[in-house]
Amino acid sequence: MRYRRTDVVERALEVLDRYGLADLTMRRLGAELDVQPSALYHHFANKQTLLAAVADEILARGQRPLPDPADWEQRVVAVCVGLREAMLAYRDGAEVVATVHAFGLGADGPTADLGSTLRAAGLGDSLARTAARTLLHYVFGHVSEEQTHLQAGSAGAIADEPREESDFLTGLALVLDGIRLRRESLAH
Amino acid sequence: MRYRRTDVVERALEVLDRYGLADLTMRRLGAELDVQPSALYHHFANKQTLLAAVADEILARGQRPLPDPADWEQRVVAVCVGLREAMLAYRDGAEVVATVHAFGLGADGPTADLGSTLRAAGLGDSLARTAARTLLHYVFGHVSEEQTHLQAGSAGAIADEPREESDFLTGLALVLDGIRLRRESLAH
DNA sequence: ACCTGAACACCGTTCAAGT
DNA sequence: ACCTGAACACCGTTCAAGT
Repeated sequence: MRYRRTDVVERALEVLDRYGLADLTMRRLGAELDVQPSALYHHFANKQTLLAAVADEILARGQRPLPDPADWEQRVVAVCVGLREAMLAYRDGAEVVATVHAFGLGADGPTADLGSTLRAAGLGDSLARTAARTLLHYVFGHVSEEQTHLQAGSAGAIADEPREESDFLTGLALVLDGIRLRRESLAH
Repeated sequence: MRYRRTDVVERALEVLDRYGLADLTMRRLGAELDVQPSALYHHFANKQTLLAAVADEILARGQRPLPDPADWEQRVVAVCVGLREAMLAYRDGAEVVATVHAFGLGADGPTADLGSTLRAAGLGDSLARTAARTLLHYVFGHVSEEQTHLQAGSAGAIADEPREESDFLTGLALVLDGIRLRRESLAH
């Protein structure tokens, strides 16, 4: 069989979701595609690049149209909630996206969304950037932890998801309150 | 030579700081101590446990006495700034501490400090926990990113540290503002 | 363009046996 | 108590060669 870049990413997503990030190896993925591991290097320069493509695909698949920009706070919440749900949709999704982001590769859609929303809210370039990064760090950190514990509790994990979501929203509201306060003191 | 647990941690810290987390392998550490890799398993059940001990040691060495608890906000800032400095003191320190924390092993001193400070500020158990976790996620996320870029710029990295610190404090102030607002609305 | 086959230089971990 | 030596079951990546 002969594959294209997107076929490899598709299969990588399946391996990730079924066996987890630790088992998403070049050799394992090659075996899954009935191909030598070295064949993957025709499609990706290295594993990091493959992982970046996987992260981008996780976010792309979780994409949902943003609501009307009536309220900048609602918009920020929508972006963060959407980001959380996209990452939760795949096993170890948060770790993959966070790692790739930390490495500086791809997956800059959310950063751009948050940044432009905050600038549109009148936050000033430097503060908007800092606020966007603060929000992202919170989201990545919270969801990574959440997902780790979710998987530790394995099977009956659907039960306590509401508690985790309200926890997520509480922390998010904390950061958002801080941003609003700064915004008001700027506009006053 | 015969070593004790603390000797191994000490040497692991040196290897970490000189060669980075990627090169802190059981085999490499064994070689550094002139010992078979298998000998390390007499001191630690596995690599995770060793890494947890390393993380704890990084935090312990960065420990500085907290200022008088006159102001709960100043106390929170002191804990977070201290945490940042402790992690920055070792190459890849933030990644080590964050990883160990995500895994649920050791390094719960900061969580406890923040939690008790926030409860003492009158925040209520559940909100105090959420706020402490939010702060920690921010600190880990920011410092990890900061340290990655610091090391990417390698040599002349001392130059732009002030900018990074003020950036860190700005984001921290954002979260802190959110916490203060919630606290005031509770006490009102 | 996409893949094979073989190799290089590594990993973490286990376990019987030694002192 | 602490370590050796050997093994098991893996890694990511490179590269000449094939179709």
